[in-house]
Amino acid sequence: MFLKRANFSMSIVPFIMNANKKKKPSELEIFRNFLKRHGLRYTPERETIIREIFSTHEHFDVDSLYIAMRHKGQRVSKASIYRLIPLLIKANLIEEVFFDSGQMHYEHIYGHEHHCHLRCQECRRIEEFSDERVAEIEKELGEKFNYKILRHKLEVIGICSRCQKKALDT
Amino acid sequence: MFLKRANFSMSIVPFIMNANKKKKPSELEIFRNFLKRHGLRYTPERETIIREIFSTHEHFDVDSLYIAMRHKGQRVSKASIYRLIPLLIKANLIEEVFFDSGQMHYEHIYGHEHHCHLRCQECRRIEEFSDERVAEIEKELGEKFNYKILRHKLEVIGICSRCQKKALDT
DNA sequence: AGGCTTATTGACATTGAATAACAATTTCTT
DNA sequence: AAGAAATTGTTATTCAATGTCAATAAGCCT
Repeated sequence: MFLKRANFSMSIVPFIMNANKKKKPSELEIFRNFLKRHGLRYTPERETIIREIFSTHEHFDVDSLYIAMRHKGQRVSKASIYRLIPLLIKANLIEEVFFDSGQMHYEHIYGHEHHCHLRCQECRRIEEFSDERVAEIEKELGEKFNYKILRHKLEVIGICSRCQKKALDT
Repeated sequence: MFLKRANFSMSIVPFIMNANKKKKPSELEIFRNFLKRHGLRYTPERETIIREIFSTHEHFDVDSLYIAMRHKGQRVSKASIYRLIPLLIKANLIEEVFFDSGQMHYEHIYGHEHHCHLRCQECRRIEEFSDERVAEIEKELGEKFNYKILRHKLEVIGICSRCQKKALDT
């Protein structure tokens, strides 16, 4: 019984779903579209930066992104990165995640489930998590205060197990 | 029955509670104590700044606090404010609440239930709320990732009803 | 109370992220 | 292919936040 159902869902259902869904467009396609809608231009510099950002699913800040690109021999000016970021945010491809050590940190969100961050105050390690309760809270807040909710940021700050142990040693 | 209970809880219980509880110390008392424990000094400048911060239950940033104090004829240098803030944070009297428009914003937390913020992206209006589900999430996270949880920040961002209406007019 | 140690202050200088200005270049439309 | 306008990198600028330092003052000790 269970096997049959599992079998069914693993073979027929995806087929049906695919029949109704278009292929998911890439970040670059999304962004080209965004640029066109806003009368902006697609340039090699922008493409290079976007490819770098989306080559991993890591948090980044402008400076480390710039350094990483230089190490790979890809030369774009920092100004171009700074100028691109607000566009990527407007296009819903990245978002600010937190401000730490004097600079804003971002991550890409397109194609990833929204998640929140648990951060270690000592070593700055980051764990990602998601919890459907936050979405509930969001929804209730929107109704209560008459807001159109756009997004949320939940940061939980603590001390990771390693740093707790370290603290004991000293 | 219900009336009697209500009556009881409104007369005897607070009396008992008061008998076991000391008067809640003021922010200044807390801070003096903190300074003493750390071999630091209590100065008129620090007192002035703290009085200003705790005179209202408002969010603040260094610049507007400085301006407000100057308008009242209280002259302390900005440097002293910047130097005081980390101490107030360590003493658990204030905390960072969000980074916006290029500067960090703080609020005082001593004597206030922890709460989170719903912010309007357009007019920067802020609503405060609290929800016990966040505490639950926190607790579960600590257990799951083996973190000692210190605090959390939940920011919900949206468009308030006024700004939604404004958007329709244009 | 007075003296001594050392934290604190304010003024000024510095850092560093983020933004602005601008001339040269490139994209994209017609 | 040409022209309008956006984009680029360079350079300069802004501004929050921090560091430096000499003068001052808090707080401890006798």
